[in-house]
Amino acid sequence: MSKGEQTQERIVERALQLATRDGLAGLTINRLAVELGLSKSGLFAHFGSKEELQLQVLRAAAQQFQESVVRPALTAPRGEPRVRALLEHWLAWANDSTWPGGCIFVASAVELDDRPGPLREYLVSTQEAFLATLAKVARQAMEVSHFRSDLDPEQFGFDLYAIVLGYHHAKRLLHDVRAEERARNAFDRLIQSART
Amino acid sequence: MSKGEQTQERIVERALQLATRDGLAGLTINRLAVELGLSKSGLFAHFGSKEELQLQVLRAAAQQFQESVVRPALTAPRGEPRVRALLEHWLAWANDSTWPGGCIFVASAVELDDRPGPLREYLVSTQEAFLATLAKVARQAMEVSHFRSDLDPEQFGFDLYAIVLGYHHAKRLLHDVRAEERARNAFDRLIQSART
DNA sequence: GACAAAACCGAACGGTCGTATTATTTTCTC
DNA sequence: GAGAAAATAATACGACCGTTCGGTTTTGTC
Repeated sequence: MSKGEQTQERIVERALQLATRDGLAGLTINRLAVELGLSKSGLFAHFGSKEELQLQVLRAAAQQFQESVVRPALTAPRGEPRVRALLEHWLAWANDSTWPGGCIFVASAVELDDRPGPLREYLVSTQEAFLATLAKVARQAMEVSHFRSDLDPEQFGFDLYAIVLGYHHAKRLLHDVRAEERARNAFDRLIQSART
Repeated sequence: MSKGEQTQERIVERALQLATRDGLAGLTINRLAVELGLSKSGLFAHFGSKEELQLQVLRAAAQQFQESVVRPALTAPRGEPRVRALLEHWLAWANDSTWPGGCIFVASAVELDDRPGPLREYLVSTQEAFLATLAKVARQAMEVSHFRSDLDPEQFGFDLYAIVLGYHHAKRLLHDVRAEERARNAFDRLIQSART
């Protein structure tokens, strides 16, 4: 890996952390450069535009989410255990101290939902793909008869996603110490209603 | 009402609309002034600081939420009908075309969750108060035996809030045309599990 | 209708933003 | 290790930011 690629990776990694706190729009090239001991123009040259930097931040986040949440969960046996593993890794991701400002996707979702453009398009594609994964995992649980055969797997994906959004809200905004407990209760109720 | 108060109200109203799209931080005094046909300094003089303007925006939003969602819902009979009315008005609020960028509270929650200060404090207080209202309405439903006596009303509030967050996400980011259907399904499942 | 108070405006300040240009240093290749 | 290529830096630009200040217009009161 060349020097430039190394630097670029360092920049994106730090930018990702900052973006969880300040949002993608809240990122500023100067602050980022100062934090990393680079010059503003030197950092800028790596991307050519702020939007390209933001896009790479989203890409890096998607990749890390895949590796931290989706892939480990897929090592659990199909069916309910895999669904449960998904929740566990997902909650851990939302709680990961690497992200001082919480989940970048939650932050970006609100930030980008009214701003057409490549950033929004990319974010939407990742979220749709993840929702498809959720539905797929639910469908597998139906196939192994952990879940009832008339379950709507897409609805299950919506329900699960909503729980994590609720968790994020209770934990990060309200600092509710029982947020995780609430999320787990909601999850148990969801699983209960999905069982055969 | 004096001229100044009238103007101030006009400003806050418009600012509230803009803030749903661009966030509280995305508000700019100049853009706001141009839209309203005022001078930047003339508008500024009404508030003395940008933060005070933002605070008044949140205050206005809380008041309107109370009048559009909470108060009408309280006219429904206690118990399940009132819970259902709450959802209806809440969904309508999240969908209200007055807010081009969706619910201001969802937007502010993500924006402020890492920024200590009076804005965050005020938002948290409104959300806690609303969650308390949700729990109270659930408790009433227990008292009239619509809901089981061992229900956890705070958990019910969490669950309901999560559903609306999921709805907001599906609708605004993903443009899922079935978002409302998903939210209603989730709500029905919640009610089902809460019944006696 | 005078006169104080309130409302509003124009201009300017110091800062920060993203970006472009030009130059310098570092890295890589033969 | 020379020389091309890549990486980084210095500087500057125009735009916009929140805020201040001094002056002008409008409003409300006796």
